[in-house]
Amino acid sequence: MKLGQVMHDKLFVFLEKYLTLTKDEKQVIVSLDIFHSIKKGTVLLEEDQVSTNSFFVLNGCLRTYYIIDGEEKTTAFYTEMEGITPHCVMSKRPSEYYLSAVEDSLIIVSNLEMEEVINSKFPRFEILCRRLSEDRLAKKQIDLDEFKTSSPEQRYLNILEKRPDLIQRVPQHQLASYLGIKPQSLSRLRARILEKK
Amino acid sequence: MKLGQVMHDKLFVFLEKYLTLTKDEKQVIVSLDIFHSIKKGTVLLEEDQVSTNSFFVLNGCLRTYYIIDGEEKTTAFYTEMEGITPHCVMSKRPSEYYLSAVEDSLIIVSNLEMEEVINSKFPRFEILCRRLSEDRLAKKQIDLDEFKTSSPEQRYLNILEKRPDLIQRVPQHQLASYLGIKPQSLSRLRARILEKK
DNA sequence: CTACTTTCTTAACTTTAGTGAACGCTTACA
DNA sequence: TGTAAGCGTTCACTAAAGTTAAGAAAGTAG
Repeated sequence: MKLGQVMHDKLFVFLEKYLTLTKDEKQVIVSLDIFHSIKKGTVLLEEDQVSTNSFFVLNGCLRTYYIIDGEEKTTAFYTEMEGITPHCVMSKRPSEYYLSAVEDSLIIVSNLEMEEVINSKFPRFEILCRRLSEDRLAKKQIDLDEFKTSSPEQRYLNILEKRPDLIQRVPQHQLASYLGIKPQSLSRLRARILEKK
Repeated sequence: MKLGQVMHDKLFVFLEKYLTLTKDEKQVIVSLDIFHSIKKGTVLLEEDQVSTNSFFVLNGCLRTYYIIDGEEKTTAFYTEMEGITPHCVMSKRPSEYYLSAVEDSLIIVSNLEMEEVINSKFPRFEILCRRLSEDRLAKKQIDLDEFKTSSPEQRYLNILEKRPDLIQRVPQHQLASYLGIKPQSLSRLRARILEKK
């Protein structure tokens, strides 16, 4: 489904944080028909699937999760202006995790062939991708560091401060898993925090 | 300190996993004098420092750590053929963590200006950097996922299997911190595992 | 070599997370 | 509309990590 100018603009405001684009370059990107609207619950990537698709969230929320011993383990949420290149795209091996929509979402789906097309018509795209990827890497490292250096309670308080929207829009059991604990522990932890105040 | 052909070769074997290089291109890289030998304990990056240096380990072991409430929190170890671009290089803001040598090490130090030089003489370097960065990002995501989805005991068993060298070459209290627990808990955990067998 | 510091381990006790079960509450759907 | 399934919370109990303290072992400096 093609979407309007608003979505295009939203994308370019984001991309131009990394590299200023000409009208022609923007046209190359728009011409690829990469904008999609998906329903809550849509699975974009399954375990064991080999996909070459990368995703970018314009609106809504996606999550990645593993199924380990029959249990869902949510490892990441992606919301507005965040992108994901699943590990399987790089490794060209079957995916170890799932990617699905927590809410109805507006996303961009690109794949390796499209990137080839863009890179050939628009060589500076390589620079854009490098900067984007380096930026994401640095952020991911910070995420990992924060997780390692804090307790579940601190992690919850951290989310409460930095991504309070998540607590509203995401089911508690997914949030618990994301914090590295069980839903029961999250309930308890929240009660504990309320008590302290 | 300049080092011999062996080190150069080691680097190129690594880089050519991502992009085949010509003799001239290799010469551009070698001419930059980026090889360094450092002593155990050398601090390469300090908290609050703004550095533009990236590092690559040819031999030895580096670690990143935070000091939180006066306590060291080790978040990563980098050994042979692993590279680090500290967050502060990307954000151009003061570093939140330290980087230092766990052992005497042979490393490559590069900075943003050098990358400019290489990129201008050798445009395909941009592609190399992108691939390297995307690959590192995917690995970092897997690291984070593994940490989130496992208990300290599972993490220890995982290290025992995948990076057994770390257990030998790294002090226990740094390893404990890396696993997200206190040194006392690591001692106990190891005793528990031995008992089970 | 000795004195000092750092590292590692053990122990007792406290705090927190995991587990299994039960209870309302909402949602889905037959 | 009634039944079932799923979700969030609470509880009692178990298991594991944090905390504090002490002592043994290893490494370092004078």
